[in-house]
Amino acid sequence: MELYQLRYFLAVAEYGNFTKAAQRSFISQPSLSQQILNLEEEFGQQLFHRLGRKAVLTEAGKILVNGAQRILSEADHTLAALKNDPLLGPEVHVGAIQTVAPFFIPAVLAYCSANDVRLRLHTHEDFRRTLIEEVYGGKLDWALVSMPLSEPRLQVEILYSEPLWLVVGASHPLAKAEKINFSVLRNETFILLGEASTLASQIQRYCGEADFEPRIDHRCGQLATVKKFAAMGLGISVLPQSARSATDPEGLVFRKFTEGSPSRDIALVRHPGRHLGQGAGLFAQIARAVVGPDSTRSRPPFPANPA
Amino acid sequence: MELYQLRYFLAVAEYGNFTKAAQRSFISQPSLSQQILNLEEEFGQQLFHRLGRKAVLTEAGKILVNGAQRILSEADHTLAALKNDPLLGPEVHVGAIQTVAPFFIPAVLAYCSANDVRLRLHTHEDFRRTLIEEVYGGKLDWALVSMPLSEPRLQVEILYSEPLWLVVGASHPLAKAEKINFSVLRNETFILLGEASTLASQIQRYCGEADFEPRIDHRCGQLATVKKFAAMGLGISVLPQSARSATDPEGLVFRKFTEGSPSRDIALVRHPGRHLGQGAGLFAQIARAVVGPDSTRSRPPFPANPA
DNA sequence: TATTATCCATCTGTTTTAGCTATGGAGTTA
DNA sequence: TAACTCCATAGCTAAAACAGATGGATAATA
Repeated sequence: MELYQLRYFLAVAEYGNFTKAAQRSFISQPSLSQQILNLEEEFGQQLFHRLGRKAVLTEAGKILVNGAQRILSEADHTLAALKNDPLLGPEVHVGAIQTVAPFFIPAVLAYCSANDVRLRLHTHEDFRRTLIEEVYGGKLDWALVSMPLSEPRLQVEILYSEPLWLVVGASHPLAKAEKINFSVLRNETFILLGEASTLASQIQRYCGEADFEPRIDHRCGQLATVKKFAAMGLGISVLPQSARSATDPEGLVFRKFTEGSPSRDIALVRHPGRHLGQGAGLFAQIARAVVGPDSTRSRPPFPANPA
Repeated sequence: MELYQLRYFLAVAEYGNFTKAAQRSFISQPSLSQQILNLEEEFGQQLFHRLGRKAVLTEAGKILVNGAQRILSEADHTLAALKNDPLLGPEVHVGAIQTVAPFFIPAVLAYCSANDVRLRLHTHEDFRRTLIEEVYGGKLDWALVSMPLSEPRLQVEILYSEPLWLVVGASHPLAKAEKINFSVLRNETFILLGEASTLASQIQRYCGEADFEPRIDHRCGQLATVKKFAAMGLGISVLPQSARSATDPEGLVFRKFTEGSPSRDIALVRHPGRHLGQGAGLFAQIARAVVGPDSTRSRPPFPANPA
């Protein structure tokens, strides 16, 4: 039983006549007869009474009419869904690390609503390693992660570069220091994200370049906790400029580095084997647009203070 | 899009692997690949992300999974219905003339319940001409009509022959007459069924053979009216012996003809082009059994007095 | 009744296509 | 680097869908 056979069958059932049904099906009458006979042989049931003048459905034929209509109806719906659904809601699955997701994703959504772009955006905030695995596993169209990234099998496009700032409580001496570089952080207590955090690793790398091992007293699971601890004076941290928010706790101070200007690159990553669908392509375009027309892409791409 | 392609597609979706899906589908891997590519070309949509390790559904692929499952599910249900339904309820459409239906059909149903035969019997009581048209039109498996019948294109099997009896009211002279033949009816008033009735025509034929034209004062639409009128003494009638019933009106007398023994043959008629399904075959067997093991089939086949 | 028209099945040849084997490229693992 | 896995491509075979011609049976018409 195949769909084309069911279409032929319904044509005969409709016209009660093999010859006319064949014409309407754009095949010859013998071909249509043969397919009906094939169906009858497969079912072990005669489907039509061949009376002289017309073909009349048998009981089995009546059953098959209902079934065939339902089957073909489902097929039509499915076909329509395949044609229309991607147009109605181009979907994209995007993963982003904790220090990027809360700032970049809202900017993308704002761009969409401002420019009347319809995009069903699914996001997944997680550690870089998990996101990369999901890119390999086919669960994500894009991952927004920090560089450097040594995954030669993946396509990597650096979206922008953002400066890292010192974050301390207002009462901390460094809140008003003139000179800020990594060397002055040598004896400070660090508040960092978890060990899987790429930002934390990067900060430790900067410390290493400044020839010291940071003393890490606090490992936090989320940015808000880092900020709160810093505001309370439990230690210092280093965060991207874009992490600054109007909802930050009272007494939290962001200070630009006066030397060294540490920064990090954020890249858009995809698997080359993954089909670049409409939604995925759209997201990439919007991401580049949100980053700004500035082709150097060397400054914070979205409003540092969204409020 | 064809059903076999959808089966292949679902296999790939299930295993995430073209090679294994091909094995489970009992075809070679290139054949399966080709069919998936055909589907993708037809839809204008990629269905799988071909990542190195595994094949992962695209958004379009996910839509098709749902659709394909529904389509194939409908196909399975339809197939099951075609296999099971005819077994659960073998159906048959039978037409019978007015003088046969009220006696023969109950006998068939009684036989079914007595012998635990499951048969979905649809009956249609109507004039012979209408029944024959419906046999040609494919609406009936069988028609139970009286002979003679000149329809060379139909298959005719004489089921039984039943005597015709004189029917009069108890107060009528003929209720006690010694000699009863058609000649003594010459001056009687006849109560007959409508002009389309074959029994009425047959009675007129018998009258003609006895060399007189019957005086027909009453044309009735149904047997009960004929009996009632006869019981009231409005005239005489001639009915098959099997028409005798326990519920007949008071004072109705059935008299056997002492000469000539008029009778009529009842035949089972079918269209040779009509498929003889399980139900239709069953009905014919039962009809023959009800008529009785008596191969001569020359006597009333079912209880003359069902009560 | 004879004739013509209609309708479906069968026969035969053609074309399409599903399917197979062999192969190669890309990616993955050892 | 080498062995291995996975999918796509190429060339071929075989099955089957399809078309045209024909015939038998039935139905409409003269």
